[in-house]
Amino acid sequence: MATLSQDQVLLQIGQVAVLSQVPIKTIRYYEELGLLKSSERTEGGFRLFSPNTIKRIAFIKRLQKLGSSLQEIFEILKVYDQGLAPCSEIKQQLEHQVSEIDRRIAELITLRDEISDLLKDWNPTDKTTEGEICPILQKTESLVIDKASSRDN
Amino acid sequence: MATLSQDQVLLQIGQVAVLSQVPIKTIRYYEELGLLKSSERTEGGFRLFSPNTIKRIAFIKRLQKLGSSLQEIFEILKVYDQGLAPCSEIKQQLEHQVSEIDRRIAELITLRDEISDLLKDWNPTDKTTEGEICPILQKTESLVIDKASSRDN
DNA sequence: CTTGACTCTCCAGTTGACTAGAGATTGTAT
DNA sequence: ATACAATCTCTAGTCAACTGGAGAGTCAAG
Repeated sequence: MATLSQDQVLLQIGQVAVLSQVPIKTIRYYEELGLLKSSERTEGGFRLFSPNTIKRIAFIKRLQKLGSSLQEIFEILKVYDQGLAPCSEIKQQLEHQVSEIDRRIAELITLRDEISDLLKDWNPTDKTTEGEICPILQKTESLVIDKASSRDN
Repeated sequence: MATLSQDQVLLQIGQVAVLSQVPIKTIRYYEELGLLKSSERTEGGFRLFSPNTIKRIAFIKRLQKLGSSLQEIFEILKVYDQGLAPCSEIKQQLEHQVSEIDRRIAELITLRDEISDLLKDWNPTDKTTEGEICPILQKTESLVIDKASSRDN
C-alpha cells in the first residue's frame, strides 16, 4: 500500500545505457565520480536507476560537448542537488556560471565573425574553379593567424 | 643586399614561450604535431620562429578553450596554410566550421537561459539568509536535469 | 676559454576520461 | 536444474595533451 505505480519504474544499467546512448562502463564511471547515483540495488547488487538519470546524462553530455570537465560538471550538479547550502553561495555559483558561459559565447561569436568575414568576400564564381588558387588565401593575412612563415632562403 | 630589416627578426623558443605564455615543452609538442613550424634552425640546432608564431599560438589556444581538439585545430590550420587546395573545398570546410560554431553558440545560449531563468526569480532578500533552504531549489524541477532521485524508502 | 643560461633529444610520468578483460555472481526462461 | 544473458568488482590499458628530468650540446659575455 506504500509504493505506487511510477515509483516502481527503475532501470538497470543496460537499459540506461541504451536509452542514454552511453556505454555501461561510462555510466559506472560517472557513478563512481559522483555525477550519478543509482537509487538502490537489487538483492544481488545490480544497480537500479531512476528514469531521470537519462535526462541527467544528457545534461552531462551537453555540458561536456561545450567544453566543461567532469569536475566542473560535478560542481554544477552539486548546486542543483544541494538542499542545504547557504542560499547566497548557490546564487553566486550560478551567476559565475552564467558569466562564464557569456564569455564563451562572446569568444565563439568573434571566431565565427572572423571566419564568415572571410567567406563573405568570396568570389561568387560558383563554377567550381577546380585547381585554382583561392582568392581567400590572399585574405588570410588579415586574420588572427598567419602562415607559419616558411620563407625559404 | 637581399635580406632586410624585418626578415631578420626571428625568435627562439624561450622568447616565444614568454610572449605566448605557453611552456617551451608545449611549443615543441605543437611543432611535433605540425601545428607550428620553426622556420629554421641555428647552426647548432636551436629552433627559430617567426613572430607570427605568437599569433598562431594564441589562435590555437583560443580554439582549444572553445573545445576543439588539437587534431581539429590542425585541420583548420591546414586550410589557412594550404596554398593549393581546390577552392570550393576550402570554402566548404570553412562553411562547415561556421555552422559548427553556430550550433555551439546556440547550445550555450540555451544553457545560459536555463540557468539565468533560475536566477531571475530569485527572492531579493539580500539579507544573506544563511542557513535557510533556497527558494531556487524548488524550481530546479523545471530544469533539464533532475535530482538523481535519492528517494529513500 | 670558461661559465652560465638556453636549448637540444629522448624517454618516462601525469591527468582526464574513458575502455577492455578476467573471473565471479545474479536473474530469468525453459 | 540448467543454460545464458546481464551485471558485478577489480585491475589494467588507451588516448590526448601535456609535463618532467637526464644528459649533452650551444651561445654570448667576460
